[in-house]
Amino acid sequence: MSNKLSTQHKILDAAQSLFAETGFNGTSLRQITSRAEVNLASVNYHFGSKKELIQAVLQRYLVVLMPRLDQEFTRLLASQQPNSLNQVLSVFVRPLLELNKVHQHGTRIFLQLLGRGYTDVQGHLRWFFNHHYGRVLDKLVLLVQQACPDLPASELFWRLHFSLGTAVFTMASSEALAEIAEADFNEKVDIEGVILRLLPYLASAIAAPIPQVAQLSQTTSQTTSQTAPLMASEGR
Amino acid sequence: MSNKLSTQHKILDAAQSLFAETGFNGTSLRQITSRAEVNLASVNYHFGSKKELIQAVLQRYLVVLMPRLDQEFTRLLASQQPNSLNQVLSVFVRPLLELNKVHQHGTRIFLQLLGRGYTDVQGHLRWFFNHHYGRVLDKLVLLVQQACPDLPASELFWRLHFSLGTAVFTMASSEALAEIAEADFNEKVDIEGVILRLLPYLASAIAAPIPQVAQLSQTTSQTTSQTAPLMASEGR
DNA sequence: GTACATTTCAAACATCTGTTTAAATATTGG
DNA sequence: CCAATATTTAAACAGATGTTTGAAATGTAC
Repeated sequence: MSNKLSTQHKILDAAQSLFAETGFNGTSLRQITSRAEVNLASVNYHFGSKKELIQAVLQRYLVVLMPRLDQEFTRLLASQQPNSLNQVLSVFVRPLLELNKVHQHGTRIFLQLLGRGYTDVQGHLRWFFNHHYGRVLDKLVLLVQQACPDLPASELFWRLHFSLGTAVFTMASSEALAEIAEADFNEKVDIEGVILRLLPYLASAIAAPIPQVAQLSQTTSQTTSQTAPLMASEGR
Repeated sequence: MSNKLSTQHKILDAAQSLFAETGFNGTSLRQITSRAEVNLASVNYHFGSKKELIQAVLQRYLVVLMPRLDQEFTRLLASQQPNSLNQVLSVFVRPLLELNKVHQHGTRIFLQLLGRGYTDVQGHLRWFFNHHYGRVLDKLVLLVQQACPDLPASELFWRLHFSLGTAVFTMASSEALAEIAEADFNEKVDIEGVILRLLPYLASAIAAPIPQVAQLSQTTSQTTSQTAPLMASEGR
């Protein structure tokens, strides 16, 4: 076992923080290889292309997180009585925090990367994620549906996406927010603190009372598919 | 009064949709001038630089929206009894929808641009916004504080930022979401529909019950500044 | 209509992008 | 040790980026 890091590892480490800081499009291969102290061509040699490097950076965390989440979801689904929304959302905490074992600040970095992946719309990331982990998310939808039986499917769809947006956006700017919070409130908040503040917020949001539709909403809501996928699949 | 559009106007129109679709970094001046059917150099001639073009695109909406919001906030602050959270959030609806008078699909485009501005972290945009419109946001903080008197200042800070994240992120991907919603639920949703779905979600989220701090949260919360600014100012 | 200012235009600028090449170097297995 | 494979390296590639230039074209005022 060698003590010094492999070139692949050095590239991944340099890439993940740069991607988290300035986005995928905003980070050049030369910045990455410069910080990693490796040759420029080694990225294409080891990963093929920048696109595949991005996926590799995310995979390092996803292969740890997603089976862990899947296991938790399956456990909850197996329980007799339906779970509360708080119970469902709480299962995210441990798996997310365990990403700190993958890498220092792994949780924060991963969530930042997730945010970047959502906004630096690279079609390939959407496809990549949905292809590999779409099934896991379906279980989450089912669990939330059981926790909120009165919530129409379409309303649940929107609220889950609102929540995803909240989480992802918050994490993407968590560093800046934590700094402001510390300056303004003498309150030191780490990534765990942010997650713990986020959960009750999201639980209350998802379970919000349904507004009376006195609006112009054309009531053609057929509610055809009771469990539509959370993400639409797009062409490869 | 000339019927045909000025070069400036054509550039702004082309730029805003491209910026909304592919972000500020993801859009080149050549794409913009090509769609606007003007010469490449005219951007630098009329706006100075790409950076200033971005600010000009946003300004077109901000100069309409922010005074309008400021007026609403001031009106609510002047009322005798404290306003409910729903009342406070509701004042966003009209001013936002009136951006459709500035330009076709103005509301959607502006909110998308706002989302882009938050993630394509160019420091100049944060400074630009805070410098011009920081005062208006302070009033919003005050109103929410009055509506939720039991909410600690630091908790309110976080929840307002969560909410900003939700709104901004949702709008940034509102097109994709609306497409999925239509495909999965036969439900046609425009930007107004999204906003109307967002409000009860946010209201319930911000007013979420405060979790019992059985956590490791060091209870050093001094709550020094009762009305800290929502955004930290950074160097120019 | 001539003088002046404003605006447009094609071309070039220097710099950066991801990727490829082919030679040099390390590493490995027999 | 030697041959074969794996990796690293410097250099060049073709294309895209924002910006600048100086000459044309257009508009405006006297």
